[in-house]
Amino acid sequence: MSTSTGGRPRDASRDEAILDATLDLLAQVGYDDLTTAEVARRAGAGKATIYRRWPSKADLVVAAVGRMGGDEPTLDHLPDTGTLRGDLAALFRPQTPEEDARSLGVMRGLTSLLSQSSELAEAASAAIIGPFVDSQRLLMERAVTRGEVPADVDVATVARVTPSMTAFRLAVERRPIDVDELMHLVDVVVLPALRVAPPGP
Amino acid sequence: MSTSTGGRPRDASRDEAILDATLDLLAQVGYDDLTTAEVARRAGAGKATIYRRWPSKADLVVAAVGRMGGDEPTLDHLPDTGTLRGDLAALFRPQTPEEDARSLGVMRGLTSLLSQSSELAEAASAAIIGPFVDSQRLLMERAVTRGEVPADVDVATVARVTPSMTAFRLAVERRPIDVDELMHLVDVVVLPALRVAPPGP
Amino acid sequence: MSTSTGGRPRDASRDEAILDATLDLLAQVGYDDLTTAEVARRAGAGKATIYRRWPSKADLVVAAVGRMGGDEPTLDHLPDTGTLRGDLAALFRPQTPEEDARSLGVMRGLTSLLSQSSELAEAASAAIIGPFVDSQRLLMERAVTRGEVPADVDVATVARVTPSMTAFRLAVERRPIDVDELMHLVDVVVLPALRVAPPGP
Amino acid sequence: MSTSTGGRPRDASRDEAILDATLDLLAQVGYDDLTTAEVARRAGAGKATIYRRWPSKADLVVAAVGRMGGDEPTLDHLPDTGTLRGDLAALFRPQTPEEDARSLGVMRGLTSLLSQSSELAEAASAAIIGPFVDSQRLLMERAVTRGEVPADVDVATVARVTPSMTAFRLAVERRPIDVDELMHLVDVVVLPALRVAPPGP
DNA sequence: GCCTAACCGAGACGGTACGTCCGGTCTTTTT
DNA sequence: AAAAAGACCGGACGTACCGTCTCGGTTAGGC
Repeated sequence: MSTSTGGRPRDASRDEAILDATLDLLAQVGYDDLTTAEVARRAGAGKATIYRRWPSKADLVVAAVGRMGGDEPTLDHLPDTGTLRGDLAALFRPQTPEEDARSLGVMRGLTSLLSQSSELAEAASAAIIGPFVDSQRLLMERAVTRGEVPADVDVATVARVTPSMTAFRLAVERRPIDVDELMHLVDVVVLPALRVAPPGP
Repeated sequence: MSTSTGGRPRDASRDEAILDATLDLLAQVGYDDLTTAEVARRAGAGKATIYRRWPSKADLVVAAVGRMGGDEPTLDHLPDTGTLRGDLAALFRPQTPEEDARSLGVMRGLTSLLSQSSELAEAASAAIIGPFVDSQRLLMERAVTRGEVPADVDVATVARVTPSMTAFRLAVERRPIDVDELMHLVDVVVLPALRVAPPGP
Repeated sequence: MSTSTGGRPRDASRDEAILDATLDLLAQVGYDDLTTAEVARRAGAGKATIYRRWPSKADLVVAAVGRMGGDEPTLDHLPDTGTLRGDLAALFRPQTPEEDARSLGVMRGLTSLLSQSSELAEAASAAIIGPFVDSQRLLMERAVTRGEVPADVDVATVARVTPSMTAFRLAVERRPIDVDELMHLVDVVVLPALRVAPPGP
Repeated sequence: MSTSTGGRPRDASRDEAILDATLDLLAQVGYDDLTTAEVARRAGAGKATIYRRWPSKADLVVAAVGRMGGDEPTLDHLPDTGTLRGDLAALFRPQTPEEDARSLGVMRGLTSLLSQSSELAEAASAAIIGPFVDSQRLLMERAVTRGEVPADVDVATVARVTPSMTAFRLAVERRPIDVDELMHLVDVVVLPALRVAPPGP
């Protein structure tokens, strides 16, 4: 009934080692200069082991990036400062430096991968941008509950504004975006769109 | 003034043929699968002729894409409907279908070019996104002059919202964006950020 | 006496199946295109079962070929026609056609095995050529006993002439050699070297 | 009328460099351990340049070996000592040591190549063994002219005896053969087959 | 009659060479 | 001197195969 019984089972630890090596290398040299041979070397794996699992370099990188996504964000793990602006500022504050550096590097390295196919691109962007959008949406919905934001605002759309512009800046214009710029965007675009009065000067 | 004295002058018609072939191929197969050899074949040119004019494949594609951009936009060539919302709606209306199809294909094909270097990426995005941003900024500044928008709004920042999200959708998520979605964005984000009351339902 | 105490004993029938599969495959595709995986598949065996018995592909093939050799030749099993020439002619007459076809295929397939190492090459050639040389030497020594050949001739050297040329033709030039050619060699080289008068025309 | 006019012509000097590197490497490491990448490195060539000329590693090596053949041997370039035995002894004396070492190394390295196809094997053996056979045949025919050898002997067949056994020893048994052994073969097999009395002890 | 150790088929694993492809340069002949 | 044509170097890709290792399961013997 089962597809196959015998044979040595796949070693799940190889997946991990290979995807980790892929992410590290991607962040360091970018997609084009990432070679499967070097991934194999760093993972202590053979090229065949990689190609047995993923049919191409592009699929490998997508899988590696997809694993980055982490858990679904929940309000319990998000900042709670009392005001939406404060919450967003806390969200934008960089995490541990090394974690942040890798995210940025991966994002930068990812760019040229996106040209390969719609599916891959969608998967990749969902894994990276998705949680960022979701976090903002949760914070904004809580602000609605709190009465800080009117209930008739299309929160889902507004929650996409800063993630999109961040991704665009990083992936397309390739200039990093800092917290001050993000907060400027919040004050000039996001809060007005949500009918929240920005703070006085 | 010129350094060269004799010899056969460059044939300017080759530029056109080469750049046209580059754009067509880019829209068809994307940046990675675009080969200089195929560009040369389609243009009836030699590879050396290409590399004499542009130092690399990336520069060639940037030049081809840059040529698409057209002229610096001015108010004279932009719609004037009396309201900012009407102006933007007219701006978003697609051009001739074939022109539009090529734009989309090129945009999609462009993605992986952006990974090559910051300079090229900036040049490319400027050539494509720049005129779109400038057009919106001009329309918004006219709305300020008209008194439709308060003078203290950061128009330059707001003018980047829809172009960024369009580019992000196209280049990263690879889903085309239609006029209705753009107008929804205008109503939900852009106009509120500009303190313009959106139209009633 | 034996070192091991318990455990399941080796299944001797696996040797046979594996070596048979090896010979068949060798004759069909040659040494280079023979893969241990395919041998295992045909023998219904696992690769580990093969490598538990022979340390390498080369050893496997040598063992398979060595098994072909059959028993040490003795005068009892060799033809006795009364003259050396008649004895050699009988020796050269092909065996059953299918047996002969496999011998030829194996011989052809063996060639590149010989490049692996001196030891293996020597073992392989001994297993194949050895009995052929020994048979001729026995026949020639009997001819000496019979007084047909002078006692001072270096029979051991002369016995190597046709086997060497046969092997050379087959393995190096890769043209099969037929009985007529062999007998021509006997008449022109072997018998004169043994001071035996060749037959009249 | 011609197949093609334009384009950069093949650089004949690359053939030479590649084939030389191939021969050197073949003599040093043998056919199996010869890699096209290393040939390219030593020749200062790209792999594509090699594969543009020869469709596979086997063809490359055959071409390299074929070039070794050198010129058709003539009596003018062969030793003349007055007796056939002396001529053969002079022929067997090694050439310049380095030339000889390479010949031997190539011969050894060639073995496993011969399994690839009949054509290649024939070409290779002809290039290497052919001149050796021809030289002996010429010397033997001169001995016939001189009256040293009867005219009714099949010289062409006898001329193949020592080359075949040399090649067999080298390629199959992989033991080098020295001049003393060759002369023993001459005394025991070749001269008797030619009805020439061997020298007294 | 059960325990144990070595066997068995299946196939994943690390490593390494093959032959293909492409970017950017160089070399011909022709214009 | 610029053009078309295409050969050139370098190096990554994805495939194949060797010899090893790891599964689950079977098959003798020793207790």
